[in-house]
Amino acid sequence: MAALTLRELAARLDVSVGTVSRALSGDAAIALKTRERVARAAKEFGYVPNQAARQLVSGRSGFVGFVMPVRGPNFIDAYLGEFLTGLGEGLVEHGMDLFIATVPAGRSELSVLRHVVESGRADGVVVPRIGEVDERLAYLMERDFPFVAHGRMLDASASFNWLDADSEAAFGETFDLLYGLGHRHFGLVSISDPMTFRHLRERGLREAIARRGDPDVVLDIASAPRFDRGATVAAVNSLIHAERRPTAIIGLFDELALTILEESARAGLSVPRDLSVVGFDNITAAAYAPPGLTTFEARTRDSAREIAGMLVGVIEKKPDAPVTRLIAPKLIARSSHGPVPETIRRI
Amino acid sequence: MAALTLRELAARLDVSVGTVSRALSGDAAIALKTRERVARAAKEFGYVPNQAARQLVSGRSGFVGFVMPVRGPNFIDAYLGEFLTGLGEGLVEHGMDLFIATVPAGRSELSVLRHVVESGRADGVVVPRIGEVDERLAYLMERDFPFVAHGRMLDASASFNWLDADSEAAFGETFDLLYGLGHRHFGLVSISDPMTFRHLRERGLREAIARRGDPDVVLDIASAPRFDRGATVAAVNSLIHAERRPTAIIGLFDELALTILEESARAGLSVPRDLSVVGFDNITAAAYAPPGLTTFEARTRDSAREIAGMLVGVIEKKPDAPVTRLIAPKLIARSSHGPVPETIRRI
DNA sequence: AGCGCAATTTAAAGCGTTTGCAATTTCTCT
DNA sequence: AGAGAAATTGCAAACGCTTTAAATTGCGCT
Repeated sequence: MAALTLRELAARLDVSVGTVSRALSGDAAIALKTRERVARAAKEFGYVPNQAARQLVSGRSGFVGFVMPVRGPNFIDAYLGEFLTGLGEGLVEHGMDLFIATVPAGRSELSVLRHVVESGRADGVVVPRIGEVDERLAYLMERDFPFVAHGRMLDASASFNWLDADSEAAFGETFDLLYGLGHRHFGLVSISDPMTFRHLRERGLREAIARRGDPDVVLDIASAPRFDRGATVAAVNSLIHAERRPTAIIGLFDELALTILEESARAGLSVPRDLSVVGFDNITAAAYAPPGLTTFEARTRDSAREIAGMLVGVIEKKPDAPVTRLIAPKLIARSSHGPVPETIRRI
Repeated sequence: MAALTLRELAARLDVSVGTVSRALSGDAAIALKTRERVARAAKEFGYVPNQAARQLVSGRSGFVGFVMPVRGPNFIDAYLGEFLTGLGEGLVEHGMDLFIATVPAGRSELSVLRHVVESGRADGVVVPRIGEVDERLAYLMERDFPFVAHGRMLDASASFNWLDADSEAAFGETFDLLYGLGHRHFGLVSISDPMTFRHLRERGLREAIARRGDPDVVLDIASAPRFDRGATVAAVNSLIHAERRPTAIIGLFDELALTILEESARAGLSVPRDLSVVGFDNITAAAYAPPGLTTFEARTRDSAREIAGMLVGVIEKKPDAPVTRLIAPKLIARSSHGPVPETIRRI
C-alpha cells in the first residue's frame, strides 16, 4: 500500500501540494514549464491519485452503478455479459468505471439500489429490465438522481431517460414477413410477468394484424411465468397440440422460441416445413439450434454502450428534457421460417 | 445530494460525531442505551455513511476489482456473464461490491490493472484467464496486493492464490471414455495462444494416452489462434478431411467443438455415427447444437463464487501460504459421442 | 463529603485531494 | 530604477469519517 501521495510527490519536486494538484489537472495558472516538470515526475514515479480523497472533495465518484439481481442457481443470463461488456466499453470512453452491487438473497433490488445511490459511490446508475411500473425508477426520479433505463414503463407519459429496442416494430415486421409467406394462423408464446417489453411486443403484433385488416388472421397466445421452465413447456405444447395448430409460432424472446423448436422436434414436426418459428434477441444458441432460429438482433451490447454515453451526458449536463432513444432491431433470417404448409394452404 | 452527514446526525442527537461513529460501529465502549438511540435515529433519518470518507481513513474501499478486456465487436463472451454473476453472488455474502474497469482500446490490461490497484479503489482483485506467464500476476505479486487468479501459470512453482478447473483430469477422462468406446485415432482442435489451460488440457490427454500404454493410439492436433474464426475452421477441416480421419475429435473448449460439429455436418458426416465429438465448458449453445454436445461443465459460476470467498479471506487475513483450489469438472454426456464406427473397427 | 476508579463521551488529529485567496516573484513600462 | 500589473506559487480550509488520547461523568466506599 505504499502508494505515492501527492504530498510526497510535491516534496520530491520541491513545490507545494496545491501546485502539483493544479499542474496535473492542467490548470493554465501553473506555468507550462512547471506543468511539464510535474507531469514527467508523476509518470516517472508512477503517481496515481487516490480516488477516495478526490471523490471526497469533488463529490464525484467516477462510478456508474449497476444493481445485479441474483438469478436461480442454474440460470445463465446471456443478456448480462453482453450488456456489461457494452456498458464497460461505453463508460471507459468517458473515463468512468462500473460498480456492480449484487442483491443478496432476501433483500429487494430497490433497497440495494438505494444503498448504492445514498452511499455516494456512484454518480449515476443504469437500470435494466424495466417493469410495467417500476419502483426503482420511481425512487430515482423522486431522488432526482441521474439514471438511464434500458426499457420503458407502461405509462408512456412518465418522463425519464431511457433507451429501448423498438420491439414493437420488430414484432410487426415478423407478422408482415410471415403473412407474406401465407401464414394466417399465428401462435405467440409469451410470459405472464408484468414486463413492459411483453406489452410492447404483443401490441406490435396485434397492431400489425389490425393494420392488415384480414379477418382470417387468428392469433393464439399462451403464457407462462418467465423463469418457470415447466410452465413454459406446457404453454408451448398447448399451442403445438391444439386442435387447430398455428402454422407459425412466435417466441416473445429466444429462450421461448428455442423451447418451441425443441418441443416441435419432440412432437415430430419439421421446422419450417410444418411450422415456422421466430424469436427475438439472437442469443448465441439461436444460431446453433436446428434448423437455425430466425430472430432479431436486439443489439444489447451496442445499446449498453449507447446508454453509457447517455448517462455520462445526464450526469454532466443535467438536461431538463429527458433523453430517449429507440434502437431498431435487425432481422436475422435463418431457417426456422418458411411458407405456410401446403396441406394447410389447401384447406 | 442532500445526503445526511455524520455531523448533522450527531447534532440532532446532541452528541459528538465520534460517539455516533462508534455507536454505529457497535463499539462496546459506548453505552448500550446510547447505541440504541443512535441506531434508531440513523434508521429514522435514513443515514448512509459516505463511503469515500470512510475509505479515506480506513484505507479500505469495500470493492473487489475486475479488469474487463474489450473483445472484438461481435464476440460474445459466455464466460463473462457467468463469472461476474458468481463473483457478485460470492462478494455480497461478505458485504463487498464489485468494481469493473474496462480496458480502453490501445491500452494494456496491465496498465489498467495498475490503475485499479494504485488508485486505492479496490481491496483486492480477481484475475481471470491466466496466461502461461502472466505479467499481471507478476505485478500483483511484486506489489504484494491481494488477489486470486482464475487459472494457473505454467510455472507450477509460482506461489500465489488461485482456483482452477482440473481440466487436465477432465481431458484424461474424455480419453478414457472414448477409448472405452473403441476409439484409437483421436483428433484435438486446440489453440496456438500461450494459455495455461491449453497446456494442461493437452497434457491431460497425452498423459492419459501414455497411462494406457496402447501403441495403436494416435493423436493428431490442429491449432489456430484463439479468436480467429477462419483459421479455426481450417484447422477443423484439416482433421476432418485428413487421409485417415480421426474417429473422435476433441475440442479444447466448446466453441471449438461446436465448429467441429458444424464442419462435420457440412462434410456430410453424421455425429456420433461417423465421428465422436467432445468439448469442454458446457456453454448454452452446447445443448442446442445437434445432436447435443457431450462436454464438461466447468462450473464457472460456482468457481467465481468460491473465488470471491477466497479473496475476502486473503484481504482480511493475509495468509502466508497461498490458497489454491482445484474444481473437478463434471461430464455432461449428451449425444455427440458414441462407439467407434463399424467400418473402422473392421480395418 | 471526598476519593479512586471504571464507564462514557468528547476533542482533535489525520486520511489525500481540490480550490479560494493571499503571497511572492517576474515583467512591463515610464 | 521603481511602481504597478501580471504571472506564479504557496497556504490552509474544507470534504465526512475513524480513532487515539484526553476529559468528563457517575458510582461505590470509607
